[in-house]
Amino acid sequence: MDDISSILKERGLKVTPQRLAIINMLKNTKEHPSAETIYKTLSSDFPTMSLATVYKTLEMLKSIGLVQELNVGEGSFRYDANVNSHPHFICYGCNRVDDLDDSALDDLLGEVGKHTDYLLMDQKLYFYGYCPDCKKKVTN
Amino acid sequence: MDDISSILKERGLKVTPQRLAIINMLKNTKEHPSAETIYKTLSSDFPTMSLATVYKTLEMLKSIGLVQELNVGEGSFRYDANVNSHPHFICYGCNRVDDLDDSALDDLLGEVGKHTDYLLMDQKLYFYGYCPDCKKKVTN
DNA sequence: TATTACATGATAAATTTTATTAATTAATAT
DNA sequence: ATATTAATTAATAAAATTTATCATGTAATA
Repeated sequence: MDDISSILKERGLKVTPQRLAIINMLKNTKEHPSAETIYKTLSSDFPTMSLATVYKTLEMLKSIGLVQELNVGEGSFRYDANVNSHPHFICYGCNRVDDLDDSALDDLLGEVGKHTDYLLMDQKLYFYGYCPDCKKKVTN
Repeated sequence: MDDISSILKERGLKVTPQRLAIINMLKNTKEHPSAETIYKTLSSDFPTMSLATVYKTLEMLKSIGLVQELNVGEGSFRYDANVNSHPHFICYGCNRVDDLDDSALDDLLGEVGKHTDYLLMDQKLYFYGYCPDCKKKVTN
């Protein structure tokens, strides 16, 4: 029994192939796919799976803290199995969404919290521009 | 002739009462309203105005850099006539969206840019938690 | 004031997400 | 293994937000 199965069972949630497929896909990609992308990708293995199941599973995974939802300014949400608060980069050229690791941003919440009267609990940081590949095309 | 009228005219865009009302509303509020909120608020002065006009005007204002679009994780966008890159705060309690002024975040783009191979051009920073009002209720 | 091109308003359509419900399936006990 | 039951799925409809269409209206210019 793997990790995800036990987490679901602990909470009285059923372990279904659809659920495992969705969370495993998210864990094995760095592409931050949308519900639609997840649906299309898994439809080869699960040809009868409904898009509603994808949404319901994502909602469930979100509520138990196994995935986070990203909003990069498109018409739809993207999903990330890395639930740590880490910055994302969105490329104007190819629209890819990458993780952006920069330790300078690690304790931003604490730093900002010192100067404000708000109770800060979470942060979402999005950076926009051109990825290394697209940068070449732009600067040429 | 005010500032906005001249900007529109310079670009060959017509100056209409609807357009002025929308941009003026955005300039005079700190509430970061959605298209729907703008529509409802202005419908007392412009009872025949269409929601499509609001969307089209916002799209136009965005394209000429007079407003920026915010994505705080709701189902709809919010709009801000302050186009400087400044962080926003979203309250889990009352869902209000405030500006969060913190000079520590001013040159984040430059700082992060030093450590990466991406060409960074813009940033959107969202902080979540409880506003001073809601904080009282939560901590009691 | 007339002309013309652009903007508006009304509506339909598209897109994304959520709700509904009967049928199916995982988990548990037998 | 099998039956039971409660949750999940799949299909579909519905809701919500945004975009497109097009006839009418209006701002800008002559």
